[in-house]
Formats: sequence, C-alpha cells, structure tokens
Amino acid sequence: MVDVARAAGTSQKTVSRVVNAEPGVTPETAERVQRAIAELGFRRNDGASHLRRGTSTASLGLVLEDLAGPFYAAVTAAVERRAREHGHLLLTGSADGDPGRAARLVEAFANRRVDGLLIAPNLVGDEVLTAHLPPDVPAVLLDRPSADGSTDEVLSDNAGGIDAAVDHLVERGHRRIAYLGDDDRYWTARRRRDGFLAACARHGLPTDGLVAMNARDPEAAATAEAAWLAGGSPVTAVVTGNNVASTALLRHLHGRPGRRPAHVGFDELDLADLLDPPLTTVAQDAAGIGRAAVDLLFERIADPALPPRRVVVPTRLTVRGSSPSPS
Amino acid sequence: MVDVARAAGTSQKTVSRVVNAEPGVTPETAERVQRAIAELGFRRNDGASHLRRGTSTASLGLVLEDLAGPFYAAVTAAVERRAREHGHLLLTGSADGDPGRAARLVEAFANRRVDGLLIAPNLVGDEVLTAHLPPDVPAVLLDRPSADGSTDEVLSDNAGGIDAAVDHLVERGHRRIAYLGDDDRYWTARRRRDGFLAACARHGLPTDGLVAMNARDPEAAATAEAAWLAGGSPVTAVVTGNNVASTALLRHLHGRPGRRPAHVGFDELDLADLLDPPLTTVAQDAAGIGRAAVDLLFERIADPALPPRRVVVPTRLTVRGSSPSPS
DNA sequence: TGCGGCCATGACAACGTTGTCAAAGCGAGC
DNA sequence: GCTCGCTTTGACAACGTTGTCATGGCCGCA
Repeated sequence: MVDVARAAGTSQKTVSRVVNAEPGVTPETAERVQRAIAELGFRRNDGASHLRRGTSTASLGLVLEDLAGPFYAAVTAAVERRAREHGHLLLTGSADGDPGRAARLVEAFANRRVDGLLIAPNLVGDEVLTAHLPPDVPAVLLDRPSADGSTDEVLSDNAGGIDAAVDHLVERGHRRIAYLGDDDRYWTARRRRDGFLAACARHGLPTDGLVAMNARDPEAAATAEAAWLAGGSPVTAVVTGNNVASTALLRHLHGRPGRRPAHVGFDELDLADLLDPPLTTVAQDAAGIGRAAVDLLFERIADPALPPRRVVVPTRLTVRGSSPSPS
Repeated sequence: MVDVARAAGTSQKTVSRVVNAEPGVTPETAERVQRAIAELGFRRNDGASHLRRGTSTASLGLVLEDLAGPFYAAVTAAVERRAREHGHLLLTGSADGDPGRAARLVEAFANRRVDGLLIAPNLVGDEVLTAHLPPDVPAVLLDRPSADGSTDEVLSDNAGGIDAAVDHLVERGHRRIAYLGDDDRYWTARRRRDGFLAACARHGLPTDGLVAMNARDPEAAATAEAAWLAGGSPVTAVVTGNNVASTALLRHLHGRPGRRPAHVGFDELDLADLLDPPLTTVAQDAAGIGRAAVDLLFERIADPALPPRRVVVPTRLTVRGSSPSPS
C-alpha cells in the first residue's frame, strides 16, 4: 500500500480510502490511485485489515468426521452456502476418526480467529470434545449432542425417523423386526438403535437377539442375519440405521435366492428408487441441518449470553417397494 | 499477550518465546508464563503472527461448482487431507453455477493470502476464468483445462475412459452406440462427447443422430431415446457421460418393458453393483485427482518459474452386467 | 580479583492496515 | 480583506506478533 501511495503520489491513508471506497477523495486522485493499484497489482491484505480494525475474520470453521460421505457432503454444501449468504468464508477439516486430529483442527481454527465453529465429528468421545471446545469461540454441534447440554446443537430427529420406520412396518403387519446399525462408536448409530428398542417396546415387539451393530460390510450383515435365523421364528423385516448399514445389507442380500425380509433404511440413497425392490427410506434433511446450524451459530455469535438451544430437524419416510406386508 | 506478560511479570517477548517454544527461557519463567496463559485463556493470533513473520498463511483455497455431488465431495476430501498433510488448512467455496460468484471467491481467497488456489468450477467460461485468475497467486485447475495452457491442471483421462467404454462395447459386438451427455456448458461433458465421436470414428461407427446432450432428467433421456428409435436400425448400446446422465437414463429405463440397450456409465455410482442389471462403469479417481492437484500446487508454490504442467489421472473400467453382447 | 563469554531477558521496531486528528486549500459571505 | 466552514489530504499511532539487538547477571578461568 505504501508502494501504491508512492506511485500515485499520495499518502497510504488516501490509498486506504480509495480501496475502501470511503468518501472525501477527489475523482482525479481516486483515478490516480486506481491506476497505481492496477499497475502494481496491489491487493489488500485482509488479515492486516482484520487485525487493525479488530473486526471479525468473517469466517467459520467446520470440523467433520469425513467430508466424502454423501450426508456430510450435503451438510457441508448447505453450510458453505449459508455462510456465504452471511458474507463468511468456510474453513473445513476432517477428523478422519482421530479425536486428536479433531482437537487440532478446532485449535487451528480458533487460532485463526474464526467467528464460530461447527463441530460434527461423530467418532470423537464426549470427554475429548467437551474438554477441547474452546470456551472463547462460539460453537454449534452438528448431528451429535453435547455431553452436558452446554452447547447449541442441531440434530436429526433420529428417534422420530426410527419410529416412523417401525410404525410403518408394524402397520404392514410385521411383528419380528431386526435392526442393523453402523459402528456403535458413532453416537447416531447408538441413538437410532436405542430409538429402535424404544419403538419395539412401545409396540410390544421382541428385540432379543434381533439387534446387531457394526454392520459396515456384507459379511457383518451375513453374520447378523445368521443370528436372527438361529432364533426360531423368522424375522420378516429389517431396519438399517444408516446408509452404510443399508448398503451392507443390500450387498449381502443381492442376488441371493429366497424371500427377502422387508427393509427400511435410515438415510436416503441416491439410487434408492432404482433398486430391486426400490428401497423404503427415512431421509435426513442434510441441507436443513446445515442451514439450521449456521443460523444457530450466527445467533450465538450475536448474543453469547443466549441459553443453549437444540434444534431437531425432521426426517421424512419415503415408502417404496422394499417394505411390503409379510409373506 | 501483553496481558499475559503483565500477569506473569515478564515482557511480551518472553511470552512469545514460551508460546513458540523458543529456547533460552528458564523453566520457572516458562512455568509462570504457562500459568498466566492458562488463567487468561490466551490464544495466539495466527493472523498477526503471519503478518509479522511475513510467512505464508498455511492455507489453500478450493473453488468448486458444487460441493454436494459425490465426485466433488470425494475430490474435496482428498484435497483437504493432502493439504493437512502439508500442514495447511482448506478454505472451500461453491460457485453454484454463477461465474461471478466463482470470481468473488477467488478474489476473497486471494485477499486472505491463501498460499494457493485450486479451481474447479466447471460452468465458468474460459474467458471469465482466465481474466479473473490473479496473476500473483499460484493456482491449479482441477477437472478442466486452461484456455491458453498457461496454468497447471489436473484432469481425468476423459478420452481414455470413453475409449475404454466404446472399445468394450465394440468388442462385445455393438455397432450402433448412442451417447447421452450432461449439460453441454460443462467442459467435461463436451470433452467426453468429443471423445465418444472420436472413438466411434476410429471404429468406423455411425454417430448421426446418436449423440444427445443436456440429459439431466429421465424426460430428457426419453426424448433422446425417441430420436434414436426414429433413426431406423436400433441402437444396441448407450454410453452416458457422467453420473447425472447415467441416472437420468436409468430412471427412464427403470421398470419399462422390453429389451434394454447395453449401458456403460462414466462415473462410478455408489450402488452400481446393486442395480439390475449391475451397471458397467468408467470410474474416475477422485481421490487421485485431489492429491495430484495439491501436489502440483505445492510444487508450483515452491517454484513459480516452473513451466505449466498437466497431470492426467487414469480412469478405470469396471465391467458389470449392464453391457452384454447385443440381442 | 578481573575479564571474557554465555545465558536469560527486555526494549523497540516493523509486518499492512485503518481510525483519529490536524492541517491545508478554497469558496462564500460579510 | 477577513473569517468561517467545508472538503481533501496526510501524519501518526495502534491492532498482536516476532526479529533484532542491547543489557545485565552469572559463571569459569586465569
């Protein structure tokens, strides 16, 4: 900027005025400055500007478990869009299953003075998470609750979605329903399993030996199925707890002879309608979750004294062909 | 930091030394400083540090068309991981089909002094792109080439992938093959179409009336199919140019009576193996593309004088059930 | 005891920017 | 002609940090 000032024959301050379109600069002077800027390829250093102004950095940090999955990709896209609408940029980072990495990302974002944090890593334990959440940076938890209810959070209606799935199957006449969940280190996987148990209890259905977790591949699904079959009276329907478990079960059943159990999968799948049979799903509103989280975060930034809030985003059951009545 | 110094009864400089683990500080002094830091919740301002040191900001900027799609989500995840391995953070932004937005993102990233830019928005025209690429920030184009070959770029082997698809179909005995592509404002869509035309020419196959673009939904696929049918001798195979076109065709054909054409789809689909018939695909190496782009960018940052380079990442044909011999 | 040298520490400036305040220029009104 | 007030401009400090250099104390050795 000092170079631009010299080239334009003015002071730094005048250059600053031009750059920031402040009033009180003669058109001719502004012209000269603009020309100097163009010639020298000057570009304002936003970091220095933020430092001097003491204003926010106009950026948010998003910490995820893994950016590549369809659900988190959709959440991220919605978050970025919403942040952009607020004039903010988005820093993203994946924890990749390593709580230490998540903590380091949070630290790095905080040191860069992001205005707020969106924290979604599902594999990170509550203790770690709570211990490492910087007290001086507004934060919203995404898709997982805080251990002590001290933090704003946005969750899918996991219990409601599972209820809808079970109710639907019961309505169709199923009485022996199994549950297949993802890695039980995930809070959502446990939450949905518990929701399943509660829904079954509500309907007076058995669950002994019908609930299996850590079903991340077809082999695990096969093992779980074998356990159900060993249990005497047959399972006529299965609920899978997320897209990973759904895919594992679908792959296991694919091309096998014999009757398939009815199947409702938590999480929408891109091609659910093209499967044979088309998969009945409980879809999460990823975009809605992302938007709600950003909105919550900005409200928190605006008023840090607000009591902690929880937003629950509804799910939607889409009935397709995979969940007919039994036999 | 001045507060910490006061609390610890030292000078700012000593606090700085402790914060940066510089040698030459008595253990007791360091202790006192650490305690003051913990008490006051001090956190170094990385922005100020970067400013003073004149070092890089240890961040990269990634501009995409849309973060939500599976391909770009995978690319982004790989980019973030690789950037993190280099100790860099990642700023992401979607252009959402608006070239102006892409330009503003690039500008915003540059003003924040990112060390480099990864630019992938496919919808942005060459002119706009070239005109708005800041000359002072290292950049790598991702999944699209530069108009004048002046910029580093990482591309999928689009022509090779299409060749593999056509060769495969020809080998199986197909002689009338149609092509269904996505929005022809996408460079990749045009590139793959041209690759298809070249491959057919190489094999001496007809293409008149067999190539349709902008097939983003089942209706468009239906229209295209009607055009092929009107052409006398039947089309026995179709190549779709990306996951959007593949899905459009699959939805159109789904549940229809009669013989299906053989089908090879560019882009892997998550559930390709579960479709009926399982879809033969040409998979792009999204992670490889992301990694290559980051590596290229760091080499460019290290040596801005390097001549522009192009990296072509291979695709992989996975033959499944959807591409049998005709009749 | 005196001197050189090392070690721990601090004062100060500077990174690039902008808010504050003062000064200079100029026209209008008396 | 003089003052008043407005507009345009610039000097300076400060944001939070760190590199440079100086200072003062201590130890070891002659």
